[in-house]
Amino acid sequence: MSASHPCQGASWRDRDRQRGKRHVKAACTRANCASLMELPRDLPLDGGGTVAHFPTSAPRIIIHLDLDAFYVGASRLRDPTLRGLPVGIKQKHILATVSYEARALGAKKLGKVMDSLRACPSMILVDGEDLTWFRIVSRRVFGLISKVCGAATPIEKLGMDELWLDVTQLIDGHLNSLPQADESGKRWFPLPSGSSAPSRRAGDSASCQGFSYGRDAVGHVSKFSAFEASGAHPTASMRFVVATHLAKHLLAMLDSTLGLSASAGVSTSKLLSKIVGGENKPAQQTLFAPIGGTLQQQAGIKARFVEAREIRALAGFGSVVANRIEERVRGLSHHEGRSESKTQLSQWHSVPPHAPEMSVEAEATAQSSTRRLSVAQVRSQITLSDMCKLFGTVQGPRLWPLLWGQDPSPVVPAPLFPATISIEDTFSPRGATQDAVERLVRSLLRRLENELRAASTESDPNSKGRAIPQVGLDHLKFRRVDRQAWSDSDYSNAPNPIVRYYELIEQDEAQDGARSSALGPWLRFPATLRVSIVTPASIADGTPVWKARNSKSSAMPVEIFEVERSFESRANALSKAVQSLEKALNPQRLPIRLLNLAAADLRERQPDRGLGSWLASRRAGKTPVEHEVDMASLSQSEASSIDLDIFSALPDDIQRELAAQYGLDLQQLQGARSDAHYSTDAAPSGASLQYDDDDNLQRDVQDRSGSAHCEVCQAPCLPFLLHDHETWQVSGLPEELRQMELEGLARVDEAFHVAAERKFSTTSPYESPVVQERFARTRSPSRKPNG
DNA sequence: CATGGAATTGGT
DNA sequence: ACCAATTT
Repeated sequence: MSASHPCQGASWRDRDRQRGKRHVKAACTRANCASLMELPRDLPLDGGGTVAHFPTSAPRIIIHLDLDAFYVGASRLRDPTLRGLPVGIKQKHILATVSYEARALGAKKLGKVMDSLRACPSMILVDGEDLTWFRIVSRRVFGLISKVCGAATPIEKLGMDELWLDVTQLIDGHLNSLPQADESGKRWFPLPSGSSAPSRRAGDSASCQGFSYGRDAVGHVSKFSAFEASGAHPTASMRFVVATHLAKHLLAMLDSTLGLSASAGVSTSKLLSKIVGGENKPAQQTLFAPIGGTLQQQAGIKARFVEAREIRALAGFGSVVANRIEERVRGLSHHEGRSESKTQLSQWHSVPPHAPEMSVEAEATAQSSTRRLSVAQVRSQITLSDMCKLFGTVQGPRLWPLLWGQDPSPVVPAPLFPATISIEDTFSPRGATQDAVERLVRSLLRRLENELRAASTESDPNSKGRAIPQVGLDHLKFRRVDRQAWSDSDYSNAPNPIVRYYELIEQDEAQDGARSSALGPWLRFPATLRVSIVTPASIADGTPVWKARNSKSSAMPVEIFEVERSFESRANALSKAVQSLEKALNPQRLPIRLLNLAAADLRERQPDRGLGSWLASRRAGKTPVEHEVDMASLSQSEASSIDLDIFSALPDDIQRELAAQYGLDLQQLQGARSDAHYSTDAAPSGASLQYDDDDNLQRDVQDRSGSAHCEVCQAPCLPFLLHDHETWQVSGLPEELRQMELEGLARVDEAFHVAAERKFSTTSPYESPVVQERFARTRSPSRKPNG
């Protein structure tokens, strides 16, 4: 906020006035600069340069990895029968992601379940609301990559399925070691520690981990790349050639070792590598090497690389930033008197699901010509000081260089543990029941154990990689359950898909023994417990608001760390703490629409107990748990080829099913399996999947599968839409809301109706007349939403 | 446009 | 400590 900030300096104010006149022209090489590129005079450059004093003045080498349709790939790992089929990962009533097979048939990522089903009735829906398995697989991916590249290579994670690597040191270190080419002109790139190539025999250790490469880049090369054209220094080129081979090696490792498909981008920054990696998917890689000529020339190449894309293509430009910019630009060109509010926006759903896919470029062009702005358009109208006005003096200067393809941000190594671990759920207008709270408490505790306690299995003594804790996740077991979305007779015209669930087999009371032996000591101790809730409105102030998120925190009860106690008793301790916070948060007992439980402030040592309980434990002869934890890297079983491991962990009938499907010889596979397990710990990695033989359970599942009834209004409802129905439907208001209504809080009511109407327009074919009638009856008469 | 779970960041 | 805003 100081006056000395760059965006408030005189030079920027000048630019603001005489836009376009004070630019410097980047010098232009014959090969890569068709048009003159104008750059802002003071554009901060993100590094790079010639290799005159390699490697210090050389640009960074950044690889971006992106798992293809990650939830699908992970689901196929746990259930190989999904391979080759159209699959949609369902969260509530949308598809978080869809397999490429389903995309080919018209299913849309982030589309509504019903829309994609119409296009692709054969699609198998997989429940994706429980993220446990995806977290496990994500952790394996990270572990594998960091093992291959060594602990010295910074790796930053973005969500569960993307990561960046700064391989500058890795590659320059290799090139500086003067590797010798063999007779065929190939060189060997030795990887720092043992990579995860399956080592079947004892003794073949680090010596042969690596890959060989020739003098040409592999994979796609972006058409924007100046890699070939601009007379880059040979060594500068070779750095990126090697990087493409490394990226290829990483993709191959993910495929062969984990069975996952991924795509990669190679460039000089996080921004550029992520964008270019998206140019060719799935299972492909693309290079963009803006490395020829001077720094200014390189800046010109980068600027041209991004200029035709829509601004949302830039990592960091999300919906809020993009909208605010577009609004500002529209305001600047004020020849249109049209009010820009979003009245007629909702009719864009008319895109047919079978529309042929446009190329990335074509799509960007088409949209920029209609309603989305291109980077170039924004650049020509928005200055740095504009960005500071719009986004503040922190975000503004950070975002602005991205518009020129400049991104100096470093690859920040992912911490071993996240800063917080939280879970949340949403509830119907009745609010969370006590039972639901208890369940949420238990799933938080379970997650804390899974992710913050060590696995009790031995670590791989040979591993020298980054210390990735082997947490206690791999013993989890799932049971596959198929449900018809509804019974055919009810809606004979609608598609009737299978919804496939993988239920975590409860490891509670009955199996406490098994569980505690599978889990080791705590690796981190969350010292803080935070409870956040959203209630419909606060009554205290005069202007009630629909949404109010509040939170309170307290010390995490230390009882939860006492592993010798039963799960239930620890859960009860946690539950008590949650309830007292909840009580303080919500003294009026308003219905809780959203409940979030978070564990924060993760410490390496167990927090001190309160004096009372400390004395109690002294009396009981116990000492607080303290461990020198051997931070294990990935175990052998984790690193070795897991296809067989996973296969053998499957129940017999699934094995048979798979064998039949792929025409495999079951006997031979099982033989091979015993061979493969000659070596080390026999514990198979990966979760195992079990069919439940219990007929009662199956029948119970069937009973619930056909139809469901709204908890609030009792109307029949499609099971997988039940949540939304209960969340948004407007009949049968719970007492609390009805009371507010009577007290004249009409605006709360109205907000409720507006939201509800939006929802209903999308699901109306399946509403019962009863619901619609009640909907009409309870609608606020004063100010009806237009329609 | 919204969807939904989870994390981080920045501001008070 | 709290909480709103933002991204993905």
